Amino acid sequence: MAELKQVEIARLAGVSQATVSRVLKGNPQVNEAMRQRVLAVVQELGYVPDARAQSLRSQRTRLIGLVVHRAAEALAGDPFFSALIASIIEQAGRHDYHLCVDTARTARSQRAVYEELLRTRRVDGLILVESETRDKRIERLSSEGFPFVLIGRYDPADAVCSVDNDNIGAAFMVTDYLVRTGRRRIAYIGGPAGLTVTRDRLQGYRDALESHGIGYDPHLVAFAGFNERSAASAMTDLLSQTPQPDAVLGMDDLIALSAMREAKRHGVRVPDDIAFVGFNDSPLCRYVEPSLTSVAVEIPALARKATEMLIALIEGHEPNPRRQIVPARLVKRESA
Amino acid sequence: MAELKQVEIARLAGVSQATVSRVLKGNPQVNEAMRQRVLAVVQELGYVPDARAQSLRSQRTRLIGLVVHRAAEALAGDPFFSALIASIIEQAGRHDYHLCVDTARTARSQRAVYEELLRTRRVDGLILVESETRDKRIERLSSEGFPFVLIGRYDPADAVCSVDNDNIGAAFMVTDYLVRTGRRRIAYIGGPAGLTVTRDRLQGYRDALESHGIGYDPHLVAFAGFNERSAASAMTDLLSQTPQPDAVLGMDDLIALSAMREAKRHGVRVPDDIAFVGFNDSPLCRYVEPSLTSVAVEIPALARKATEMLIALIEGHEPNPRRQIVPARLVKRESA
DNA sequence: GTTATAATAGAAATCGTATTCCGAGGGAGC
DNA sequence: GCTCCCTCGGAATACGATTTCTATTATAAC
Repeated sequence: MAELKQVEIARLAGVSQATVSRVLKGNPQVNEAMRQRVLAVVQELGYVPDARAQSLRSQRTRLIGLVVHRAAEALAGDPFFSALIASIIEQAGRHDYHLCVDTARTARSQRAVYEELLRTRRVDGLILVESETRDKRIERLSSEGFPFVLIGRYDPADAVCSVDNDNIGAAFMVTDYLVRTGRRRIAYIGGPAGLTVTRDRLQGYRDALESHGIGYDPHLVAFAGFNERSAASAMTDLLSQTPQPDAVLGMDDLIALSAMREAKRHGVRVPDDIAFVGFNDSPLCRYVEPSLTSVAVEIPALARKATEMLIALIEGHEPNPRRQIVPARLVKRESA
Repeated sequence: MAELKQVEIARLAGVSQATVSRVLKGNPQVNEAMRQRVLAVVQELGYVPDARAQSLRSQRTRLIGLVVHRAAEALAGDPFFSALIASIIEQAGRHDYHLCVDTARTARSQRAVYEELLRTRRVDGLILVESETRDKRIERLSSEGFPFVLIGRYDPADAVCSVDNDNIGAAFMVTDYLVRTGRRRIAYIGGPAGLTVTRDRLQGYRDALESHGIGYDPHLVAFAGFNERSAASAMTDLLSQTPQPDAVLGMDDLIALSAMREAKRHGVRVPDDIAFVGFNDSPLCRYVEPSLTSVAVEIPALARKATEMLIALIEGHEPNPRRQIVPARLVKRESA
């Protein structure tokens, strides 16, 4: 057990170390009898090559990086990331890649984390999430030629490899649904205003209103941070308006739920007085009362495509197409 | 940018590569003037050492492994793991370690994953969760002398390094609380029966009943898998008993919530007819109605201690003590 | 002035695997 | 029987940083 490297295997099998390596890498330039002999010894001793040495030699760590821009507390409540992480892991595993997750809350630590992962070559590529309109990370990574895939959107569309939900389309669909079910004063509570996803869903919302000839009222739009209080206080503000909104579209389930809970505290009946809709169709939606109507984003599909694309990039194949859209669907429940 | 290795830095600074390395590693055996000269070049070019080469040379990857025994779907709904993962990442980052997360659902894939992480030396150590009574992983890792820390419990207590909530104590406390608030037929719905945590909480529950002279009724105890349905159907069974239970202690929030929802479907009033209590105090608890009373487990503290302990082990310091207990506290809400 | 001692920097070996380059050997073709 | 070609396996090297060993110089002590 002590010494278990290729050269030991080679010694025991009576061949050179190079041959052991060739056998293990499936190099065809090796005689069948010899291959068997080597494999027998490998099996017997349960030898597995050292990943650290492989990394140095091949210049590949077989590690994919994912950086989440949240503090631990904020991550805990958000089912989106757990699902995303798990799906990426599963998919990466199929190609013998592993996932390295990091968190970075502040802008400074973000820079540091990306810098480190990139420069130290600790990971072979990155999956980016929560993109902003002018995203420094993206410009940086692009100019360095580092392999990465964005889950989200970036202009121009073909500048980077990306996978995205159809955010504009989904927000359009759900807003359209609200209008068709009789709602007229529909509010939108987004996440942080800089995020592309906040803007895209706002866009779909506006487009849908326009398509029905409903004027866009900026007083019905608010932005919340990733904490419960800000969505709740946005809801309080909305309730103080006259007339009150009759529907609220939250940028994600947590925002919608916080808003809905706040509304109920104010004695609002859901969905009679106000309808609520969220995004992500998290398990949460089914536990609350009334259960929350939500736009189901296909997180596993998103993760799968992003991972596939990234691995292709890492291994030198140009992905085609460079941008993929995953459709979303509305899951109707009691709240709208 | 093309060539950015120590030897380049050395050339530009007019020193040997060894000196560059010494400067970067903070080796005191180097003249101040030379140190400055090297640092200037390093700064100027933004050189950072290659983690792959460091890994091979130092036999350390500075990577910690965590394997979650869940499928993606099951992970998504469970706030425990997101919180745990995020907290481990934060703590590891303070020591310049990163986290590599893997999932493995089946026993076979579990074996394969651990085998791979261990044998390939891809990670320097492991954090284990969801331990079972006779856990093969633990025996294996122990006998190989591989650094690992268990979040959970294993007999005998000093056999392995571990961090744990006071599960027995917490279950005792909450059961005691239920009895004191007038409940007499208290049910317990555990997770998978093989898990230590399922058993420990059951133990605390039994101890508390006994301390009040209440007989232990096996019909009031059920075990659920990590999916909503099994907890719900366990609840249905409990409701068919006469007399019905007047309180339910769920082994985690998801189990408690699924059971509570099922009970409400059957027209049970909560907490008047039946009280519900969960474990983990996840964000979920505050969104449901009635809000769920839950035992708050200090996940960040758990993660912090486990990570500290593991890094100590990796770096050759024997942690003392080898077992740490993190207290839990009851968060009272509407459901009990 | 000479030797002992410390301080410092360079040369070289090392970590474990992948791969390039060569030489040896065998078979085919004439 | 000879040449040519092809196959196969071994030796050597590269990957990029760390560390041991060694050589040089400066300094101190006498």
